[in-house]
Amino acid sequence: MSRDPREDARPGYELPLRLLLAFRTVIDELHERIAREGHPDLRPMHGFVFQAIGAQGTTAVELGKRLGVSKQAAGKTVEQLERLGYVERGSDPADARRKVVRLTGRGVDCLVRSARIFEELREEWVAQLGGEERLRELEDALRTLAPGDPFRLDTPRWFGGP
Amino acid sequence: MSRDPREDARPGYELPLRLLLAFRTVIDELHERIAREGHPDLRPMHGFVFQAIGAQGTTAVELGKRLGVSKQAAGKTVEQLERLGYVERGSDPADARRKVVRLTGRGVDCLVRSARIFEELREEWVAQLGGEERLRELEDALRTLAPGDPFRLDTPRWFGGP
DNA sequence: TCCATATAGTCAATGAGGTTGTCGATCGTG
DNA sequence: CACGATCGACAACCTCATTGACTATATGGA
Repeated sequence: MSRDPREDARPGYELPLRLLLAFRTVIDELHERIAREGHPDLRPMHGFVFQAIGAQGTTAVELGKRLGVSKQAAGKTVEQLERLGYVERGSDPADARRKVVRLTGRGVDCLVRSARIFEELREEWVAQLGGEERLRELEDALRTLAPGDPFRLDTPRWFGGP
Repeated sequence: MSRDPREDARPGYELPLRLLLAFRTVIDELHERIAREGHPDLRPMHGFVFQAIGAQGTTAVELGKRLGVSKQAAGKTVEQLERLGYVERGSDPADARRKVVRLTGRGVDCLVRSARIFEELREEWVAQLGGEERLRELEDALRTLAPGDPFRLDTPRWFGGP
């Protein structure tokens, strides 16, 4: 028989692996649901790109800075999302060099659905953990361990590495 | 003035972003330390590969299955790690088709150091959270949200996507 | 025993996604 | 007005994955 789990020594790698597994589980669940709602070709990365574009649109250079990639890479990503119908490019009357990238109706629909699904998922986490208070404690603990702004949009580049 | 934080509505996307940020913070810290101890060319992905190879060694096909990539991709990764001196390939006397991949002394050294650094980091998390009990609660909450085996080794492929 | 089939590893071609370098067009400031 | 900075685009290249084809070896059933 094993001892009381509260007495077990827990390996140091458990927490980071659990963090990643929980993140993967959440994101997979999000994309499963959003695929069922009419957006089947979205990748985990695209959510970050949509957030980086924002409601008012942006340019390739600015998008590259937010995502932590070169302007050329950002331009290619925009091109791909344009082919998928999620963004469109227009010219800026105030500056003929700039080409503003904006979300299309389909892109906005995707953002709206993502936000709603995240709220639904949050309610499910509250139920699983046994109360809103538990989820807040979890969030507080994570804030303590990693206090920065959670909106780091340079994540896609981070894992693969150069 | 903002209200008491415990009364604020928290958006549903906060938890997943915090999970990812905490994971990144931990892994970045691990690699910063292990780089200082003589392993500067390791990428976040390589830790997963070492774990997938294991102490007894494995083959390219088996490694590919564990990592969730093709055998060709696994073979190329092995080739790269062989160039860096972390693994070596030998033949299997019982099966002339198989070429067994094993960790070198340098590879084992890397695993040992990783394990020690993870233990050091865990002590620091305990101190930051204000007690072993808090960290156990955090781990328990994460187990509740994502109950599976945390040793999912197919992560490198997960984010980038096909 | 011998042959069919399955498996291990390698080579080649391709694609996605990133990089740097370069260039012309345009803006802003001195 | 001219010069430097900025934006977007094109090209060449790198890394890391993919699939397909091929050889060598193992294995199991007629």
